[in-house]
Amino acid sequence: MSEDALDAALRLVRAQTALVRRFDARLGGLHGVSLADFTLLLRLAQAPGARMRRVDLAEALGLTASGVTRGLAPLERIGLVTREPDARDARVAYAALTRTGRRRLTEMLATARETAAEIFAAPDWSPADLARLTSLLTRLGGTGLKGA
Amino acid sequence: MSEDALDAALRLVRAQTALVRRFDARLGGLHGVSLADFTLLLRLAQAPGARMRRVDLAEALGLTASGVTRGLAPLERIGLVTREPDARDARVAYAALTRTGRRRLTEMLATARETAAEIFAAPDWSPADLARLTSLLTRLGGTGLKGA
DNA sequence: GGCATAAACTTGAGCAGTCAAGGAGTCGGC
DNA sequence: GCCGACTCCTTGACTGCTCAAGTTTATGCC
Repeated sequence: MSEDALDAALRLVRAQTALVRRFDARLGGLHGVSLADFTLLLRLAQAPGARMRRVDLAEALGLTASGVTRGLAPLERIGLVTREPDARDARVAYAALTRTGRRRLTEMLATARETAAEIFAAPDWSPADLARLTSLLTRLGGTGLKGA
Repeated sequence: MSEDALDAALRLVRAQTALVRRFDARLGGLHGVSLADFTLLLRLAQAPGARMRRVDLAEALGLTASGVTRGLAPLERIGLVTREPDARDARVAYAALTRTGRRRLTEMLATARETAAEIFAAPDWSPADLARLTSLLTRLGGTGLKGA
């Protein structure tokens, strides 16, 4: 029944806000970044050479190009990311992780993993539950950190 | 492994933004409201007497009190919701669905259900999948439209 | 070469939410 | 009956995104 589908969708939305709040609190408190900042850095780190075109970053994060510009700005200011031009195409400005960016990210990653582990902690969550959730979410078009 | 937990969390966040965009487009196009507006109205409709204290509404929606104030304002302006004082306690201002609000909501509800049905359509999604997803999300603290 | 079209990015305006502070009202202790 | 502490709600300042418009550069066609 479509009522159930709507219920699922609404629950998903609700679950997300709770989850984001939790990550933001942890990451903000310990490292001074938001979850959005963290995911951005993480994507960058996963790219070959730890650099990406802003357009591709937007696509990967599910943001608009302008969202990326705005999100990157403060990270550039605090030196976690730099802007690199493309030799071939003067239109593109790569965003690249700096050495400090990389270092800081590994610290954040530890925090993020802890937080995630707390959220999905036993006994409520078994590894099988987690796998099922991931697989269901993947069908929804979400691209996680392990690829499509 | 905590990497899997983080992956699940990130996928959930990503899935939500896609989902919200889809609902916003449909609801906005047909009824001029956002998904946030719609959920607000829906909660109201489910409350006894189709009215709630703003504080409780905030709690139910996972927002702050000020978020509710701001979200309610435009809905009051367009006459879907009214503000009602409490006879006993002058601090509380109920938000109540108007007659038009109720009528408009049933139209929106149809659209929302359709949209949800499309998102969770067969053959990708079986009713069992949907039930599993809902049950997993519920553990995450999300309160759906069918109660805790 | 020169021009139209398109791509990558930035910028201004606006919207939806947050937090922190404050106004107004209630309630328990005395 | 009054004071202090608490609750409900709103407001101002800010953040993080969106969309629409504009700039700059590349590319294909002739």
